[in-house]
Amino acid sequence: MMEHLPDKLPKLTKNQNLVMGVLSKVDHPMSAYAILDSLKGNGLRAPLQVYRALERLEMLGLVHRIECMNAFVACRHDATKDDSMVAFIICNSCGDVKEVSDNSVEVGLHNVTKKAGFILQKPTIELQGLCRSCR
Amino acid sequence: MMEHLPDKLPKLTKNQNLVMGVLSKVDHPMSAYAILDSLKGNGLRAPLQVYRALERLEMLGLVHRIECMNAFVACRHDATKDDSMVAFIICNSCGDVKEVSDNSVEVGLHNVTKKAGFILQKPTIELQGLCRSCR
DNA sequence: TTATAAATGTTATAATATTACATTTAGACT
DNA sequence: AGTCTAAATGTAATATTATAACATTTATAA
Repeated sequence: MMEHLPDKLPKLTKNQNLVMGVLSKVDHPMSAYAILDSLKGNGLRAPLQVYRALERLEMLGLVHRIECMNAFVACRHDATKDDSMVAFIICNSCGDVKEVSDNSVEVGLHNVTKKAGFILQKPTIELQGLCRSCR
Repeated sequence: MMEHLPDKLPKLTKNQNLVMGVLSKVDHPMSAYAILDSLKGNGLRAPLQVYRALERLEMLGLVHRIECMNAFVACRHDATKDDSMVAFIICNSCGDVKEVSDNSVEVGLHNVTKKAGFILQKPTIELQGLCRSCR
C-alpha cells in the first residue's frame, strides 16, 4: 500500500540467498557483522558484501532493518500478499523482537501524514518496552 | 504518560547546556560529531562528552534521537507539560524534519501493545517520505 | 564537612557503514 | 552463438558512530 513492493519476487542472487538463509534460521535481529561472521565459511569476506545483499533484500520486503538496534531481521509475513504496515515490539529485558501489524496504527499514521501533507514512503515504528513474560 | 519524564527540569550542567545550546539554534537533527565540532571552541574535545550530555538531555525529554539518521534534535514541545507521544516526519528530498504528535497514533500504538501484553517504554516513530513542498 | 552521586576529562578502541575501483555474471536482444 | 547492458561481485581502504576504562572534579544533601 505504501512501500511499493514488487508483485513477484525476482530470483535471489548468491549473496542475497546466503544472507537470507542466515536471517531465516534465527528469530532475532542480527547485525551486519554478525551475519558476515556466520558466512565467513561460505566465502564472504567483506562487510560490503553483506550490506549490499541486505539493501536489496530490504527493498524486496524480505528483510527489515531495526533502526534502534542497527540490526536486521527476516520479515515474518508474506510481503507479496500483505503489504500492510509493520511495527516492531522490542523487549528491553529479554531482547525478544516481534513483528506486529495493526490497522489502527496505520489509520493513526495516515491521519498524521495527511494533516502534514506528507507522502509516506518508509515508516519506522519500533516499540521498546517489556514483553508479556518480562513485565 | 509513558516516558516517565521528570515533573520539573533540574538545572543543566555545563556540557548539557553547551549541547542544548547548539541543538536549540538549529532546526534540523545533528550528529554527535557535528555537535562536537561546533563546540570545539568551547573546550569540548571528546565524543564522549557530547554523548553523555545527549544521553542526559534525552532522559529529560529535551532532546530526541532520530534513529534512522543517527542524529539528535531539540524537542519542540514543552515536555514537562505535554508528555504525549511524538513522531517525526522526515523528508527524503529536502531533509526537513518535523516533530508531530497525534492522538490517533497514540491510540493505535496502545491497541498494538495491549494486544501483545506489552508495556511500552520508548516508542520510536519515524516517517520518511516527501513533505508538502517536495512532493 | 564529609560522604556520595553525578559529571567531567582523556585516551584508546569497538562497532557500524560507505567510497572507490576493478571484475564478473546474468538477462535481453540481435 | 555473439553482443550489449545492468546488476552483482570482490577487495582494500576509510569514514562515521559509539563505548570502555580509568582518573579526577564538582555538586548535593545528610
